[in-house]
Amino acid sequence: MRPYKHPNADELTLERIFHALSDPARLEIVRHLARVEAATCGELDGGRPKSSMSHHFRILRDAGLVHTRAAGTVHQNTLRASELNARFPGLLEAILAQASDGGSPAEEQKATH
Amino acid sequence: MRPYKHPNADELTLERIFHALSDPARLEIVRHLARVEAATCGELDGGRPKSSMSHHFRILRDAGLVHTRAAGTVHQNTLRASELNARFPGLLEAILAQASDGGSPAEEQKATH
DNA sequence: ACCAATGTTCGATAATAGTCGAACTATCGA
DNA sequence: TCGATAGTTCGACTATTATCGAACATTGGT
Repeated sequence: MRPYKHPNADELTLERIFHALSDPARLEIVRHLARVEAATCGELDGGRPKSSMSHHFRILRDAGLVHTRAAGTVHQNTLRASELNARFPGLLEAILAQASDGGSPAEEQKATH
Repeated sequence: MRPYKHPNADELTLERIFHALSDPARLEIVRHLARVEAATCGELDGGRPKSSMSHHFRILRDAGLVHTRAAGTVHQNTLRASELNARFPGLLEAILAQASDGGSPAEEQKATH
Protein backbone atom coordinates (compact mmCIF):
# COMPACT_ATOMS: atom_id res chain seq x y z
CA MET A 1 0.00 0.00 0.00
CA ARG A 2 2.79 2.41 -0.76
CA PRO A 3 1.93 5.60 -2.62
CA TYR A 4 -0.17 5.06 -5.70
CA LYS A 5 1.32 5.38 -9.13
CA HIS A 6 -0.65 7.83 -11.23
CA PRO A 7 0.18 8.36 -14.90
CA ASN A 8 1.06 11.84 -16.07
CA ALA A 9 -1.47 13.67 -18.19
CA ASP A 10 0.65 13.20 -21.29
CA GLU A 11 0.88 9.46 -20.76
CA LEU A 12 -2.83 8.87 -20.97
CA THR A 13 -4.25 6.95 -23.89
CA LEU A 14 -7.82 7.02 -25.02
CA GLU A 15 -7.77 3.29 -25.55
CA ARG A 16 -7.03 2.73 -21.89
CA ILE A 17 -9.56 5.35 -20.84
CA PHE A 18 -12.29 3.84 -22.97
CA HIS A 19 -11.59 0.43 -21.59
CA ALA A 20 -11.82 1.78 -18.08
CA LEU A 21 -15.17 3.35 -18.87
CA SER A 22 -16.61 0.31 -20.59
CA ASP A 23 -17.52 -1.32 -17.29
CA PRO A 24 -20.83 -0.23 -15.75
CA ALA A 25 -19.46 -0.16 -12.23
CA ARG A 26 -16.58 2.06 -13.23
CA LEU A 27 -18.66 4.37 -15.33
CA GLU A 28 -20.91 4.80 -12.34
CA ILE A 29 -17.95 5.60 -10.14
CA VAL A 30 -16.70 8.25 -12.54
CA ARG A 31 -20.10 9.85 -12.78
CA HIS A 32 -20.44 9.85 -9.05
CA LEU A 33 -17.03 11.44 -8.59
CA ALA A 34 -18.01 14.12 -11.06
CA ARG A 35 -20.75 15.15 -8.69
CA VAL A 36 -19.14 14.89 -5.30
CA GLU A 37 -15.63 16.22 -5.69
CA ALA A 38 -14.13 13.43 -3.54
CA ALA A 39 -15.23 10.08 -2.19
CA THR A 40 -13.78 7.04 -0.48
CA CYS A 41 -13.76 3.63 -2.11
CA GLY A 42 -16.21 2.34 0.44
CA GLU A 43 -18.77 5.01 -0.33
CA LEU A 44 -19.01 3.86 -3.93
CA ASP A 45 -19.38 0.12 -3.67
CA GLY A 46 -22.80 -1.01 -4.74
CA GLY A 47 -22.74 -3.93 -2.37
CA ARG A 48 -19.67 -5.25 -4.14
CA PRO A 49 -16.85 -6.72 -2.09
CA LYS A 50 -13.84 -4.58 -1.32
CA SER A 51 -11.53 -6.59 -3.53
CA SER A 52 -13.71 -5.90 -6.55
CA MET A 53 -13.81 -2.20 -5.80
CA SER A 54 -10.08 -2.09 -5.34
CA HIS A 55 -9.71 -3.71 -8.74
CA HIS A 56 -11.95 -1.15 -10.41
CA PHE A 57 -10.24 1.77 -8.76
CA ARG A 58 -6.88 0.49 -9.86
CA ILE A 59 -8.04 0.43 -13.47
CA LEU A 60 -9.46 3.93 -13.16
CA ARG A 61 -6.20 5.14 -11.67
CA ASP A 62 -4.09 3.44 -14.32
CA ALA A 63 -6.23 5.01 -17.01
CA GLY A 64 -5.60 8.40 -15.42
CA LEU A 65 -9.23 9.10 -14.71
CA VAL A 66 -9.04 9.04 -10.95
CA HIS A 67 -6.57 10.26 -8.40
CA THR A 68 -6.37 8.46 -5.07
CA ARG A 69 -4.74 9.90 -2.01
CA ALA A 70 -4.46 8.24 1.38
CA ALA A 71 -5.96 10.42 4.10
CA GLY A 72 -5.56 8.62 7.31
CA THR A 73 -7.28 5.29 7.28
CA VAL A 74 -9.41 6.36 4.37
CA HIS A 75 -8.53 6.85 0.72
CA GLN A 76 -9.97 9.85 -1.05
CA ASN A 77 -10.67 9.55 -4.74
CA THR A 78 -11.07 12.48 -7.07
CA LEU A 79 -11.73 12.86 -10.77
CA ARG A 80 -8.74 14.27 -12.62
CA ALA A 81 -11.12 16.63 -14.32
CA SER A 82 -8.90 19.54 -15.24
CA GLU A 83 -6.18 17.34 -16.63
CA LEU A 84 -8.65 15.29 -18.61
CA ASN A 85 -10.26 18.40 -20.00
CA ALA A 86 -6.89 19.73 -21.04
CA ARG A 87 -5.82 16.53 -22.73
CA PHE A 88 -9.14 15.36 -24.14
CA PRO A 89 -11.48 18.32 -24.45
CA GLY A 90 -15.08 17.23 -24.54
CA LEU A 91 -14.53 13.84 -22.98
CA LEU A 92 -15.94 14.53 -19.54
CA GLU A 93 -18.74 16.49 -21.04
CA ALA A 94 -19.66 13.44 -23.09
CA ILE A 95 -19.35 11.05 -20.16
CA LEU A 96 -21.76 13.08 -18.09
CA ALA A 97 -24.17 13.82 -20.89
CA GLN A 98 -26.19 10.66 -20.61
CA ALA A 99 -26.24 10.82 -16.83
CA SER A 100 -28.21 14.03 -17.06
CA ASP A 101 -31.06 12.45 -18.96
CA GLY A 102 -33.95 13.45 -16.79
CA GLY A 103 -31.68 15.25 -14.39
CA SER A 104 -30.53 18.80 -13.91
CA PRO A 105 -27.97 19.88 -16.50
CA ALA A 106 -26.52 22.34 -14.02
CA GLU A 107 -25.27 19.45 -11.94
CA GLU A 108 -22.55 18.62 -14.42
CA GLN A 109 -20.84 21.94 -14.51
CA LYS A 110 -18.81 21.17 -11.43
CA ALA A 111 -16.59 18.58 -13.04
CA THR A 112 -16.35 19.80 -16.57
CA HIS A 113 -14.79 23.11 -15.61
CA MET B 1 -26.83 -10.56 -44.93
CA ARG B 2 -30.18 -8.87 -44.76
CA PRO B 3 -30.24 -5.15 -43.99
CA TYR B 4 -28.18 -4.20 -40.98
CA LYS B 5 -29.80 -3.33 -37.72
CA HIS B 6 -28.68 0.06 -36.50
CA PRO B 7 -29.74 1.35 -33.10
CA ASN B 8 -31.60 4.62 -32.93
CA ALA B 9 -29.78 7.61 -31.54
CA ASP B 10 -31.79 7.45 -28.34
CA GLU B 11 -30.94 3.81 -27.80
CA LEU B 12 -27.22 4.37 -27.60
CA THR B 13 -25.42 3.81 -24.34
CA LEU B 14 -22.05 5.19 -23.42
CA GLU B 15 -21.08 1.89 -21.88
CA ARG B 16 -21.48 0.15 -25.22
CA ILE B 17 -19.76 2.98 -27.05
CA PHE B 18 -16.79 2.95 -24.72
CA HIS B 19 -16.45 -0.77 -25.05
CA ALA B 20 -16.48 -0.44 -28.81
CA LEU B 21 -13.74 2.18 -28.64
CA SER B 22 -11.55 0.27 -26.21
CA ASP B 23 -10.09 -1.89 -28.96
CA PRO B 24 -7.18 -0.38 -30.90
CA ALA B 25 -8.39 -1.69 -34.23
CA ARG B 26 -11.84 -0.19 -33.75
CA LEU B 27 -10.54 3.12 -32.48
CA GLU B 28 -8.40 3.26 -35.57
CA ILE B 29 -11.41 2.55 -37.77
CA VAL B 30 -13.44 5.31 -36.17
CA ARG B 31 -10.63 7.79 -36.55
CA HIS B 32 -10.21 6.83 -40.15
CA LEU B 33 -13.90 7.21 -40.84
CA ALA B 34 -13.80 10.64 -39.28
CA ARG B 35 -11.38 11.68 -41.98
CA VAL B 36 -12.76 10.01 -45.05
CA GLU B 37 -16.53 10.36 -44.91
CA ALA B 38 -17.12 6.77 -46.10
CA ALA B 39 -15.06 3.63 -46.52
CA THR B 40 -15.55 -0.04 -47.24
CA CYS B 41 -14.64 -2.70 -44.71
CA GLY B 42 -11.86 -3.92 -46.92
CA GLU B 43 -10.19 -0.54 -47.07
CA LEU B 44 -9.70 -0.50 -43.33
CA ASP B 45 -8.29 -3.92 -42.54
CA GLY B 46 -4.72 -3.68 -41.39
CA GLY B 47 -3.87 -7.04 -42.82
CA ARG B 48 -6.50 -8.60 -40.58
CA PRO B 49 -8.71 -11.34 -41.98
CA LYS B 50 -12.19 -10.46 -43.14
CA SER B 51 -13.88 -12.33 -40.33
CA SER B 52 -12.08 -10.19 -37.76
CA MET B 53 -13.01 -7.02 -39.54
CA SER B 54 -16.61 -8.09 -39.81
CA HIS B 55 -16.61 -8.70 -36.07
CA HIS B 56 -15.24 -5.25 -35.32
CA PHE B 57 -17.67 -3.54 -37.63
CA ARG B 58 -20.55 -5.33 -36.06
CA ILE B 59 -19.55 -4.04 -32.64
CA LEU B 60 -19.17 -0.52 -34.00
CA ARG B 61 -22.59 -0.76 -35.61
CA ASP B 62 -24.21 -2.16 -32.48
CA ALA B 63 -22.73 0.66 -30.47
CA GLY B 64 -24.21 3.12 -32.92
CA LEU B 65 -20.90 4.59 -33.95
CA VAL B 66 -20.94 3.43 -37.53
CA HIS B 67 -23.58 3.13 -40.19
CA THR B 68 -23.17 0.48 -42.84
CA ARG B 69 -25.05 0.48 -46.09
CA ALA B 70 -24.77 -2.09 -48.84
CA ALA B 71 -23.92 -0.47 -52.14
CA GLY B 72 -23.74 -3.17 -54.72
CA THR B 73 -21.12 -5.69 -53.83
CA VAL B 74 -19.45 -3.28 -51.47
CA HIS B 75 -20.50 -2.02 -48.06
CA GLN B 76 -20.02 1.62 -47.29
CA ASN B 77 -19.37 2.59 -43.69
CA THR B 78 -19.87 6.05 -42.30
CA LEU B 79 -19.44 7.64 -38.91
CA ARG B 80 -22.77 8.63 -37.37
CA ALA B 81 -21.19 11.93 -36.53
CA SER B 82 -24.16 14.24 -36.36
CA GLU B 83 -26.22 11.85 -34.28
CA LEU B 84 -23.33 11.23 -31.92
CA ASN B 85 -22.72 14.92 -31.53
CA ALA B 86 -26.35 15.49 -30.75
CA ARG B 87 -26.55 12.74 -28.18
CA PHE B 88 -23.07 12.97 -26.66
CA PRO B 89 -21.68 16.40 -27.30
CA GLY B 90 -17.91 16.44 -27.08
CA LEU B 91 -17.44 12.75 -27.61
CA LEU B 92 -16.16 12.82 -31.16
CA GLU B 93 -14.07 15.82 -30.39
CA ALA B 94 -12.41 13.84 -27.61
CA ILE B 95 -11.92 10.76 -29.72
CA LEU B 96 -10.09 12.70 -32.38
CA ALA B 97 -8.08 14.81 -29.99
CA GLN B 98 -5.28 12.37 -29.45
CA ALA B 99 -5.12 11.50 -33.11
CA SER B 100 -4.03 15.04 -33.82
CA ASP B 101 -0.95 14.83 -31.63
CA GLY B 102 1.72 15.92 -34.04
CA GLY B 103 -0.78 16.20 -36.86
CA SER B 104 -2.85 18.94 -38.37
CA PRO B 105 -5.74 19.98 -36.13
CA ALA B 106 -7.66 21.19 -39.16
CA GLU B 107 -8.05 17.60 -40.30
CA GLU B 108 -10.61 16.83 -37.63
CA GLN B 109 -13.12 19.51 -38.36
CA LYS B 110 -14.86 17.41 -40.96
CA ALA B 111 -16.39 14.90 -38.58
CA THR B 112 -17.01 16.96 -35.51
CA HIS B 113 -19.37 19.36 -37.23
C1' DA C 1 -0.38 -2.46 22.69
C1' DC C 2 -4.64 -3.79 20.94
C1' DC C 3 -8.67 -3.40 18.16
C1' DA C 4 -11.54 -1.80 14.48
C1' DA C 5 -11.85 0.11 9.96
C1' DT C 6 -10.23 0.82 5.15
C1' DG C 7 -8.09 -0.87 1.22
C1' DT C 8 -4.65 -3.84 -1.16
C1' DT C 9 -2.82 -8.21 -2.87
C1' DC C 10 -3.15 -12.96 -4.05
C1' DG C 11 -5.17 -16.96 -6.10
C1' DA C 12 -8.84 -19.50 -8.15
C1' DT C 13 -12.80 -19.53 -11.03
C1' DA C 14 -16.08 -17.85 -14.30
C1' DA C 15 -17.40 -14.87 -17.94
C1' DT C 16 -16.39 -12.14 -21.84
C1' DA C 17 -13.96 -10.89 -25.90
C1' DG C 18 -10.58 -11.18 -29.87
C1' DT C 19 -8.56 -14.12 -33.67
C1' DC C 20 -8.86 -16.71 -37.60
C1' DG C 21 -10.03 -20.40 -41.03
C1' DA C 22 -13.80 -22.32 -43.57
C1' DA C 23 -18.23 -22.40 -45.46
C1' DC C 24 -21.89 -19.47 -46.98
C1' DT C 25 -24.61 -15.36 -49.16
C1' DA C 26 -25.30 -11.68 -52.25
C1' DT C 27 -24.12 -8.76 -56.01
C1' DC C 28 -21.91 -7.41 -60.22
C1' DG C 29 -19.78 -8.28 -64.72
C1' DA C 30 -18.53 -11.05 -68.67
C1' DT D 1 -24.66 -18.95 -65.94
C1' DC D 2 -20.12 -18.84 -64.28
C1' DG D 3 -16.64 -16.62 -61.77
C1' DA D 4 -14.88 -13.03 -58.94
C1' DT D 5 -15.42 -9.95 -55.11
C1' DA D 6 -17.12 -8.22 -50.52
C1' DG D 7 -18.77 -9.39 -46.20
C1' DT D 8 -21.17 -12.41 -42.96
C1' DT D 9 -21.69 -16.43 -40.04
C1' DC D 10 -20.08 -20.36 -37.59
C1' DG D 11 -17.10 -22.82 -34.59
C1' DA D 12 -12.91 -23.59 -32.06
C1' DC D 13 -9.27 -21.76 -29.64
C1' DT D 14 -6.91 -18.24 -26.93
C1' DA D 15 -6.47 -14.34 -24.14
C1' DT D 16 -8.17 -10.85 -21.31
C1' DT D 17 -11.10 -9.46 -17.68
C1' DA D 18 -14.44 -9.59 -13.80
C1' DT D 19 -15.70 -11.57 -9.33
C1' DC D 20 -14.94 -12.76 -4.75
C1' DG D 21 -12.96 -14.87 -0.46
C1' DA D 22 -8.98 -14.89 2.40
C1' DA D 23 -4.82 -13.10 4.16
C1' DC D 24 -2.22 -8.92 4.71
C1' DA D 25 -0.97 -3.90 5.55
C1' DT D 26 -1.70 0.70 7.41
C1' DT D 27 -3.79 4.04 10.18
C1' DG D 28 -6.45 6.00 14.06
C1' DG D 29 -8.54 5.57 18.47
C1' DT D 30 -8.73 3.90 23.20
